[in-house]
Amino acid sequence: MRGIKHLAEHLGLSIGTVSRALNAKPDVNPETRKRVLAAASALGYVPNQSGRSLRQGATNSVGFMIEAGDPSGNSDTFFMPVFDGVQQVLSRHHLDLVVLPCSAGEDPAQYLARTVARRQVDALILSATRRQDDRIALLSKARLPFIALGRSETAGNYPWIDLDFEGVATRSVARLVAAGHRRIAVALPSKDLNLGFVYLKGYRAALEKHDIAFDPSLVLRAASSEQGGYQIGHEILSMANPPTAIILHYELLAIGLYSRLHDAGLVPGNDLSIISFRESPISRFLSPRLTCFRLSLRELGVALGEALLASMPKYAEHYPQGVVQRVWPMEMVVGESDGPAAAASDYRS
Amino acid sequence: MRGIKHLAEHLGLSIGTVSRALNAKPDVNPETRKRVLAAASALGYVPNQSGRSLRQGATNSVGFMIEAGDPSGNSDTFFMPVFDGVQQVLSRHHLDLVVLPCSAGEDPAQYLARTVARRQVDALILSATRRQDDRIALLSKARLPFIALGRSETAGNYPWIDLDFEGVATRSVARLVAAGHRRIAVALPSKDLNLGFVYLKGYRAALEKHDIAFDPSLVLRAASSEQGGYQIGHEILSMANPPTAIILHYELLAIGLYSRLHDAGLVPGNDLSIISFRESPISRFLSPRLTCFRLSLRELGVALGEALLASMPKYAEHYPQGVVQRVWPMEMVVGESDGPAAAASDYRS
DNA sequence: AATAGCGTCGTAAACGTTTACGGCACACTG
DNA sequence: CAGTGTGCCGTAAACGTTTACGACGCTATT
Repeated sequence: MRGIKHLAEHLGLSIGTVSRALNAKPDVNPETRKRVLAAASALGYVPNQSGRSLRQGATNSVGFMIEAGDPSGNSDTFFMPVFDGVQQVLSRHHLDLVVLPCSAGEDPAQYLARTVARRQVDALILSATRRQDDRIALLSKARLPFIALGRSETAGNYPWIDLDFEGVATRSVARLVAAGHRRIAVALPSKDLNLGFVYLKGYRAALEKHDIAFDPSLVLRAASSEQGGYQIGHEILSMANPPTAIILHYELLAIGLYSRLHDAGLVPGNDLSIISFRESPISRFLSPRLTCFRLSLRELGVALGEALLASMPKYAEHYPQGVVQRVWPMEMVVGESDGPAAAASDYRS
Repeated sequence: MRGIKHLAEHLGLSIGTVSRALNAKPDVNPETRKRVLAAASALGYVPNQSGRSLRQGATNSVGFMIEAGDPSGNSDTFFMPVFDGVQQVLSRHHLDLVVLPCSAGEDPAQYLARTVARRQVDALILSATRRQDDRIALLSKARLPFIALGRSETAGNYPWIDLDFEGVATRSVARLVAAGHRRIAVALPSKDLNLGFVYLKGYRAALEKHDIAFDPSLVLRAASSEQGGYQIGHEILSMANPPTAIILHYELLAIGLYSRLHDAGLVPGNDLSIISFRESPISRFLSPRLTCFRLSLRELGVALGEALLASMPKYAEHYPQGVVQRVWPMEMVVGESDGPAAAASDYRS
């Protein structure tokens, strides 16, 4: 309601001076600045966002795009701590974080194009990166700073931070091989997600290293959900020559898989070894406890925020990191969901 | 980059006419309107949001405030489908949904005050409603339309939609009593949440109806998380006179509780009966399957959206529902996590 | 003493829209 | 033919800011 004009009249100053005082610009007496700040907080004045955005050509806010039907399955407790970390960084520069939820029905690229054209945000964080992701070209063309959570094969020198799915797969397989497993399956998400591609890459590299032939029938595709995990369990149980172990890219898969095994009277870690991404409250309370990988989502958020700022001309000076392209390391958490291969040899019905 | 001015020059029209054409106002030839729309989509023109907001005094967007450390435990598994429903309704009127995540560290009321003062959104949806919630007074005073997901005891005639936690508790208890249970515990979240208060109310009403004395030692408080559920299990196992059944307000509690029972060699539904809110992918894959309550989150989102529009003067004509204050019904889903009381009599260690 | 410099402040334009208002040409009425 | 209405369009103000620029008074310099 009350704008800067009202505040200026109240103080007997011009709006120009008031504006400079509020924005900590030079050319204003420290004494009057104090007065202005005092009056502003007394009258509860807060600058109108539309006004400043229009004038400055910047909204002072960054968007975090998420998808209702996120095919990577990242939904539950994943994003919240990430938001928190991002926000902490952004608040250092009086930037706001707004989350932009793309409906399951809408095309992500189109949704993004709208918000870009409207100039709703100064920068963007992308998630659920596709192997070929139109959004990257879109943002590059629009010269809008952004960072992708998850790299992509789309060309261009853009910043990204990607969880080390390759390393996770490699280390999972290595651990299983060390326990005597030779037939190790892998669960992958929908084909266009880059995550799955990288995960498979790590899986194959590890097999090769240990002189195990790649068997395409051990690559299982399923929805990134409990249902998908159940389905995978079903598939394994019906195989003529089933694997003795499996690696999963998402903890909810483990829930479904545990459930299917339980229905069959089988025990994870004994009849079928399971190593999964990611440690979560759920993984800790599964029994047997899930062997999985840990990362700090909040720290990931902080890194995302800082890398994003580094790519924004206005703030880059404080973040001299250039174009961040970083693989995020993860720590293995050993549970009881994997065990020696010997135990698994005779579970076939 | 290119504004309406550029578009107008390109067409040889004035910006006034172009604006009217784009906004489907009268006083413009249908023929020229066609030309304008064609040129707009050809040049990829999209109105600058800041410009329109400033002029119209409206942002054409509504905010959905969520909390990183939502004490009710609702994470984005819960919210995503709700967002989707809300968005579907809003899109009918060219309104956008932006999610405003409040950091765990920040005071929700203060966070809200900022976004309100800045006029970032035209209306708001509140979640994690407290029993006494300052945000309601704040929004009422600012005359900003809003709706609360979860009612509150704060005075005022504001719209809300609240899940029927009272009915859930009552029906849970009734079912357990019918199965012979007399010592029924209840798990509650942190004290300031209205949810817990309502849940307790339903619990006590049901006890009274069935002539069971209220035992304060059966009211268990815990964090709304797996950890909290585990803690509850621990507490129950150490009680001198433990309950034979418990009702939970959140499915993650069940995960922790299952885990603790399992550690003790006990079986949910046999040694301890459990009825919980809410059906989710997780509840379906717990074994034994969780007896819980179902609701359509997407429909809830639609209802929230429509009720919010009804309280916005600009759109109220299409939604003649007045101030919506509605208890959202839920359907019981019978699993195997509850059973007859007889089985539970002798599990004490 | 004239000039230059500095600190402080006011003035006014600009950002991209929307919209009230007036103007013009034309058709229709009497 | 004068007058009235109607359909279409342009003009310009307004929304709330920020910021380049100039103005003013004072001090220090030459």
